[in-house]
Amino acid sequence: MVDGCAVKVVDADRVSAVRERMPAAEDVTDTADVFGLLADPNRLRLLVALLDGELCVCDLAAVTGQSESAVSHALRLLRAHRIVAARRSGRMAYYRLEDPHVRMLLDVALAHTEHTEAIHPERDGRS
Amino acid sequence: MVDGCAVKVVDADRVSAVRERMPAAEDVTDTADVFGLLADPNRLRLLVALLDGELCVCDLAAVTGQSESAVSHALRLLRAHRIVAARRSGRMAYYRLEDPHVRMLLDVALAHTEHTEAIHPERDGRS
DNA sequence: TGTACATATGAACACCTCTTCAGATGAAGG
DNA sequence: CCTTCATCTGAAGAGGTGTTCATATGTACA
Repeated sequence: MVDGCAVKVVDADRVSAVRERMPAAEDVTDTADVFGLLADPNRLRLLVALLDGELCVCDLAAVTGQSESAVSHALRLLRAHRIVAARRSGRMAYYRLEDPHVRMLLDVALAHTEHTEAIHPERDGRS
Repeated sequence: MVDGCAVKVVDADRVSAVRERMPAAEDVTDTADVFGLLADPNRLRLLVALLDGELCVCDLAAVTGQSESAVSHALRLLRAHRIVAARRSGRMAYYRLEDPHVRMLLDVALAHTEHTEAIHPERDGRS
């Protein structure tokens, strides 16, 4: 709860209040990591495809239009973070969305996809 | 609604069903972009700091422990995507969280920060 | 056992991202 | 005006990320 820097501060009260509410550094980076896993269109498509239930690798590749190698690499990453889990049956591997937290984020994000979304910064973001 | 590839498909019905539900390519990339903006710890800290109300650049730098230049660059990006908006008063610039959609994502993410979170892939993600 | 097939992996490469440094802009105040 | 200060910007470099290609693993089935 010590300070650390605070060279020039305008509203010192707000600053220390916000500092209080700020999650621990580790929590912030973990959350950023999760967002990072959702930040790739191909990975995002994989997860959206898994919202309704498990699918095998080749079907995931077909649905998302990626090479099976790319899908495998992506799933490996997601699996390493326990966002996705695999069930094996013979030579097939069926993947499912395992992390309810991520499912919730996807639901929120997709719900807004239909209505709003999309601001492509043409030049700048001034009013 | 045409096909396109589908070299090897196991469960053709599921595949086409999932294809139906899959959002348009543009929507997917837009959503991925939003997640990408939340995927950087420093940007995430900025946004979390702004959850409670507006702050000026130097206070944001103090709260999040970044250089003012880094903060300015980050805010520029967020501003370009209308996630954040600026109010100017003299030489100061006060930023606020403008996108309710992003606010919702942050709320969901932070709510889970306190309880669960964090899987650091030591080696792999197998069971 | 040997071939076919589904998936997994490693290495390498092109691309993007974030930070820093130096300097520009533009308002306030003497 | 000239300086100071808050913020903004551009260029450049280090590091990270995602794809592909080639190959490995391991299951099934003849």
